Amino acid sequence: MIEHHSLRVLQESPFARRLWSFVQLKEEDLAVLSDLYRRRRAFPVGGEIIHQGQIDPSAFVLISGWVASYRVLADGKRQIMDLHLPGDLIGLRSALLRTSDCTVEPITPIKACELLRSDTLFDFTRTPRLATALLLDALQDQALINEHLVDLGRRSAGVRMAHFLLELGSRLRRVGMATCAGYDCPLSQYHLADALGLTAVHVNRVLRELREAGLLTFQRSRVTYGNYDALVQYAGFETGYLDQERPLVA
Amino acid sequence: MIEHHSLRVLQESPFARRLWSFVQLKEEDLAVLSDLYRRRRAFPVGGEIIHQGQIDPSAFVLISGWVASYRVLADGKRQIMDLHLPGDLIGLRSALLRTSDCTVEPITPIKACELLRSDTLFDFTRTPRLATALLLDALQDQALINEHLVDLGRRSAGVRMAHFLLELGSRLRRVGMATCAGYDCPLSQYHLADALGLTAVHVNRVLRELREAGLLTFQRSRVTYGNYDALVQYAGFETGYLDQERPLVA
DNA sequence: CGTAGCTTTGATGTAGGTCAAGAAATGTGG
DNA sequence: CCACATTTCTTGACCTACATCAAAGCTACG
Repeated sequence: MIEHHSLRVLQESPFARRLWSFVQLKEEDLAVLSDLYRRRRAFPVGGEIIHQGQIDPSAFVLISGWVASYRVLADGKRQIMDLHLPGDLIGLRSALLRTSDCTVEPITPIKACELLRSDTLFDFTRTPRLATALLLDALQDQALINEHLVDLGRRSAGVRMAHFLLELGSRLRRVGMATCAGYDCPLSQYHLADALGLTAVHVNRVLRELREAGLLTFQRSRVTYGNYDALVQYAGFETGYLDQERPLVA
Repeated sequence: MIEHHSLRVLQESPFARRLWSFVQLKEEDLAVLSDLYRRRRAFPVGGEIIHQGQIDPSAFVLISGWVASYRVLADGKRQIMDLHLPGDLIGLRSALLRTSDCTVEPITPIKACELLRSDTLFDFTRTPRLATALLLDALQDQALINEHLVDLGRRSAGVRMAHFLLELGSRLRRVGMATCAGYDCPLSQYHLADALGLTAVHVNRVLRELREAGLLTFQRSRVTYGNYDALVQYAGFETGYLDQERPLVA
């Protein structure tokens, strides 16, 4: 009975699958994960899930839709730190460190399950395997942010854009939301600008250049690769940091 | 006996103290930490501790000296992801994910203790409190990198520099290497440039401007605050993300 | 079917990059 | 303690990638 239960979580939850890929979870761990899914919530576009500065925010596992977490500066400028896709764990840092350094907001209508501090998941001494898996998940998140850092620090606008869209494509493919031809992308050019440290105007020009170079088209909320190999080459894109083949800990 | 042992670790190791601040560690945890310090190594400037792309690198706890971890791009450009100061855990991601996405290199001669995969510290099911502490440490690291991301994406060169040097000062003060007057800083202007996504030439100009504005002096490997309050104001510097007051998990 | 948010484009401005060259520091061997 | 080499710093002249400002055409949705 319990075993059947567990299998279903792995089938239905990309989040559980990801943790599983890090650590060989046991029945009881899967049961804990499975429990989480009973507290689902829906959020519309325009609201906020977590607010910058909020004390003791919840964490969430994103079930469907796209989410952005961003920081707003004193002068009104905005920097998108990260985009979250289905299966992603959102706000673990804010939840455990008990205050949020950024705002988290749906880009599309979303469904997510809320993780409360009282959840067994966070009772780490009782769920050491889950704690380990969360650690590894957080570390892989770091790899993503690191890549973003390199984007902002040392890549030109064109390369930055190409790299960013390729990375998004890879992440989406992992959860079955993209094919090798392209993917649907609800981001506005303002979103891209705020993620890439550019201006919306410049984003537009860069996208045109990529299109005219036959590398990639972003129109009508759809990203279509022109010449994938050339694009990868142009962007200097390496997938290594996205795939985790051989987790270390047992 | 063991208790005496444990207390010594807390006294002598800023790393142990940090983990302790996250999670109420027990005797056995401290013993594990204490054990680590038996395998110390020294590294000179000019070598590499971990190499970009390396498989199965070790992690390290930095005992003394400064370390930079950076990424080198195909065109030779360099982006420093993070600086590591005494007490910092280095390369946890690389070690657990089993491949390094960046090079780690001493800026000054350093001493560090190497953490091997076989160390009890990494046997997370046996040391759940340490696993939790490591998770929290990793999450706080994320906060730092996030701040760096905002620097690169949305702050002007001047503000970026001010913010970065203030942050360094705070981190150094935590381990007793800075006062409210300033601190010794072995970074060259090339280092600053590669950390901040700028050119060494421009770094020089920015430093001059900060000096002429009476905000801060960086000369002869020494950072001296001019007007600390004005500097904090100019940089929009908030210390929140650095201090962890009330850890969540028991 | 109007209005608010996106996208596109042009003209112009500027922060920061590039190139170059001399001055300080710093280190090294004698 | 000094000559010499090497790295680092500093400054000037000039350039370019991206920002800013402005305005017109889309899209979509109430």
